[in-house]
Amino acid sequence: MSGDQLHNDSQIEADFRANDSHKHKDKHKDREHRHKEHKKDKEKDREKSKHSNSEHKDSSEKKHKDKEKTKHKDGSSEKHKDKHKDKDKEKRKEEKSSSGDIKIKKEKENGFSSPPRIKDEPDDDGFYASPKEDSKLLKRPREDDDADYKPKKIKTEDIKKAKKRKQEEEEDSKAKKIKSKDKKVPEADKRKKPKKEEEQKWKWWEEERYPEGIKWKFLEHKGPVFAPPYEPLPENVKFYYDGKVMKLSTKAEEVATFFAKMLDHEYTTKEIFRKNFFKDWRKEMTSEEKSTITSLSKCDFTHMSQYFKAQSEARKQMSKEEKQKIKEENERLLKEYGYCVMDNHKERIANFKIEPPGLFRGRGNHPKMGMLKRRIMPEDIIINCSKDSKIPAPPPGHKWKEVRHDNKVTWLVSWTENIQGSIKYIMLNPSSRIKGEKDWQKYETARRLKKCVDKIRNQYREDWKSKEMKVRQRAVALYFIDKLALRAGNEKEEGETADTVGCCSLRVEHIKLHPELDGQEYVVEFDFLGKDSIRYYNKVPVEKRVFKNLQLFMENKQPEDDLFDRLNTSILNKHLQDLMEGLTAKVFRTYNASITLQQQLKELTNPDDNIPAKILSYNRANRAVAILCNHQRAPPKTFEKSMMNLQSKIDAKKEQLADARRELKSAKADAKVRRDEKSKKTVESKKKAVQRIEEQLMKLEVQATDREENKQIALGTSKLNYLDPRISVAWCKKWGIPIEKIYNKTQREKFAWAIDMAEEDYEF
DNA sequence: CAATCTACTTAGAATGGGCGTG
DNA sequence: CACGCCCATTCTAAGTAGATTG
Repeated sequence: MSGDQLHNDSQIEADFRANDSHKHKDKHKDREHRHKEHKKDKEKDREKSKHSNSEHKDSSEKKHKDKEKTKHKDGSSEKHKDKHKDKDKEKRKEEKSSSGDIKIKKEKENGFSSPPRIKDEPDDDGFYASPKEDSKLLKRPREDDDADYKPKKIKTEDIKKAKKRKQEEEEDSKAKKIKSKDKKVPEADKRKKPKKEEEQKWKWWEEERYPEGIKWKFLEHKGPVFAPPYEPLPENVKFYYDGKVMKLSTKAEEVATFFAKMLDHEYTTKEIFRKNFFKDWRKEMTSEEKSTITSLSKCDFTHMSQYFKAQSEARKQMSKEEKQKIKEENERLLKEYGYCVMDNHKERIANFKIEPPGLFRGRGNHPKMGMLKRRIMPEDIIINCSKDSKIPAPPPGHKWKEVRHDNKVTWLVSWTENIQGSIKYIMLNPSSRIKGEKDWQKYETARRLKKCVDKIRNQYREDWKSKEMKVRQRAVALYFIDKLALRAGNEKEEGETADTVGCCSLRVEHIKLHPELDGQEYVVEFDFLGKDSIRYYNKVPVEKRVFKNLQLFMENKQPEDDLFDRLNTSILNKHLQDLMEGLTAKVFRTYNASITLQQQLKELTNPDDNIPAKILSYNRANRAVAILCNHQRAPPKTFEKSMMNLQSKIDAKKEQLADARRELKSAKADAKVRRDEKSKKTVESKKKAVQRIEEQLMKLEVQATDREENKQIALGTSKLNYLDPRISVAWCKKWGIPIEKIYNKTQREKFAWAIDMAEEDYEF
């Protein structure tokens, strides 16, 4: 069998190469002997320090901390405030000119800090509360309600006006104080588990923002949940080496199970994966095991694999009660560890579970795939929380690596991962204030770009003519980022990650120039692997100057040389910062995505369409963005089949329609002859039936179209990260589409701010 | 200025649970 | 009333960007 496996290896490799990434595959070989000799030593050093980390880390971390402290003392927060004010003024000016509306300024009452008191956020019940909670209807009463204990400045006027004002505020980076409106009486003290009461959701977007840099005032949480300990296999599950049963030590067995669990995954056939796995596995073996097990291909994990399959099968077959029990246990865990208290509010944590040990699964052609991701212990964990909070207790017999109190960051827990040596964090859910504010801000930055994008475009057109090479390269790169929504393209450490690129890191080999192609002039053909090793392939006609510049940049270069050799993301972003405050390369992606959605919605929505057809239009607009951003997915494994199923449903429906029409016809004929009430009624009901079936058919057909068009395109990423949700909300309001048709529960939670504040006339 | 470190957003795949259906 | 399918959720890798260091 070992021979077979090897054979398969090479075959699969070869297929892979032929299929999608052609030349990319060989890149590593080529690149290794690329003018990087000098780099190598450094890399080695880096490697060393990375792996011997802890002492180094400790000292540097301390330094870091000390610095923070002094910074804090020397009144840098004051500085922040001032800066903030300035920004504020500017913004207000901008707004005035753009929207002639009267501004009603709300003074802040008492700064941003409310007394230390927990308003309970809706937990379980609240979280799953019906969507009507989001609706505007509740709005006014809430505002009124809180009047008695929370000062607010809005006079009760018509809701619409209030809304308008809110929109202005939102643009104002410093929102004025409107206090949230809880129906109930405030609780006087901090409490772990606030009573559940009939509750409104906290509208953080109506509150004052913290000065830049400060992320919270109070933070308390229970720490992370660790991966369950390893449970050794039952005696009867065997591992075979070279055809003979072999009992493995617990540690070696655990790592072996990681591999066994992935046995039918393509990964385990890849040479790099196998090599890395075997190397790391051997580190976990006893010396006898090490001397016996010398070749991975002689290892037989199939019995183990079968065992795990049987286990997961058994899990599916479990009785309702057992499943219920597991569910309840999960809920308990979520309730206890899934929330924290940040500044008087209970907020959901995104990933409170520590990543369990396993084999590293990199994307694409990752040089580290198959390496062992080690088990994270409390001793690896840094806890971040308030000084005056109840500090989470480490598991019995353990201690934390460190507990710190840094309110300039948003994370609750961090640890250093052993594959890349990077830091992982536990942070809050997207529905939290801290994430939501940032998200909102992101779209506001993109909207500011909208105001000056013409100027910037003219500027880079000018720069194509610059005497300075650096400026020309910058201008061409920016043109690509703007026109094609490319990512910035930071440099990456060679050999540490898959070989992927973005705009600034494009190499000569990634583009082809065609002075003429298919009747178009000056066509650039892009072909490279981007983030997550997703292929970007596109043929784009460009302006002549761009084309000439590209020719110039490529002169006397090897295929593996950088296209923009005088440019990197840092240079580019510095330039962008000069053009507009807060502008970076990624803002263009956000801007172009959102503006495209808005345009497409305008273009594609047909007022006469029914709801499903309008939603198809929405999805098409969304799709245009996903295509722009190159958000792809592997066509679902069951795609063809599910398409066939749908088609047969459509056929059946068509037949049903034909039948119904026949029946209607005969009923009509019948009615003509008989001329009585009863037969007339029959005609009516048959008519209705036909109509109903027509509608159903139409719905199915729309669904089929949508699905077909979506085969390889992922809409989720753009919807979640690039499209200003207020555009979608406004569209829904304008056309009377229930928001639930566009956003699921999670998305509605994430975009609660937008759902609450956007009116149908919202303009991105 | 380059290398390194840190914090945060963005990303597709895997998983799991609920729901419609035959 | 099991079954398969589909979508939401979970998971964690892979980016961006800015700060820090040397």
